[in-house]
Amino acid sequence: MTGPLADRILGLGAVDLARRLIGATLLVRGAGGTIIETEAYGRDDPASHSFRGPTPRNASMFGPAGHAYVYRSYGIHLCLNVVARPGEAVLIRALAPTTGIAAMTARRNSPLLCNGPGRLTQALGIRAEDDGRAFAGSDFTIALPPDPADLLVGPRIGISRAQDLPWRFGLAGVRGHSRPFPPQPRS
DNA sequence: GTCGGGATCGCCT
DNA sequence: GGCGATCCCGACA
Repeated sequence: MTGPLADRILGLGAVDLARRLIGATLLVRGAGGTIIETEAYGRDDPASHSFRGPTPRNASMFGPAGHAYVYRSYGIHLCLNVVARPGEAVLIRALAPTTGIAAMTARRNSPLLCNGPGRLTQALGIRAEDDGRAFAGSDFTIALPPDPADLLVGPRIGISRAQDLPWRFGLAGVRGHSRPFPPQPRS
C-alpha cells in the first residue's frame, strides 16, 4: 500500500483519478484523513488552469503524475491538487480528519478543520513550496482505498465556465463535505 | 440559519 | 487593470 502514487495511477485522466481518490487516505507530515470530496480539472477544460497551456504558475500541472499542484487562490488561500495526466489534476476539497487532529486544530482556529479546499491546506500545514512534491515519501502520502467507494456526483464549485460538467465527487454516507451534493439520480 | 461584503495577490489580458 | 477552483465575520431573521 505504500510507494509512489504515480505507479498506481499511470495513464489515469483527472475524472478517473478524482473518483479513485474518494476514500483514499491523505497524510501530510503526520496529519490528514480520508478524502471525501474531489473535483476533476481536464486539459481542454475552460475551468482549468491548464486550459491556456503551460505557464510558470501551473507548471506542475504539466509535470509528473502523482505529484502535488499547489496554487494560491484569491490571494489568500492555498489549494491542493493531485496531478493526473499532463495538464489534468484533481482538486482535494474535503477530508474526514483521522490523524494529527491536535496539530490540525492548532493550525486552524476553528472546529471546521478540513471541509473546504482552503481550510484543509491550512489544517495540513501545506505551503506554497510544496508545489510539485511527489506523493511518495513519509511526508506526503496517498493510500488508495482497497475497494471502490460509494460516490456522490455533482457539478463543480466556484467556477464560471463549464459549469454543467458533473466532475465533483464525494463519499456517500458521511458528513463534512464543503457543500451539499444535489439529489443523486437513481442508479 | 442564511446572506453579503471584504480581504489580498499572482497571473493573464 | 481585472479577476478568481475561498474563507471569515457580522448583520439580520
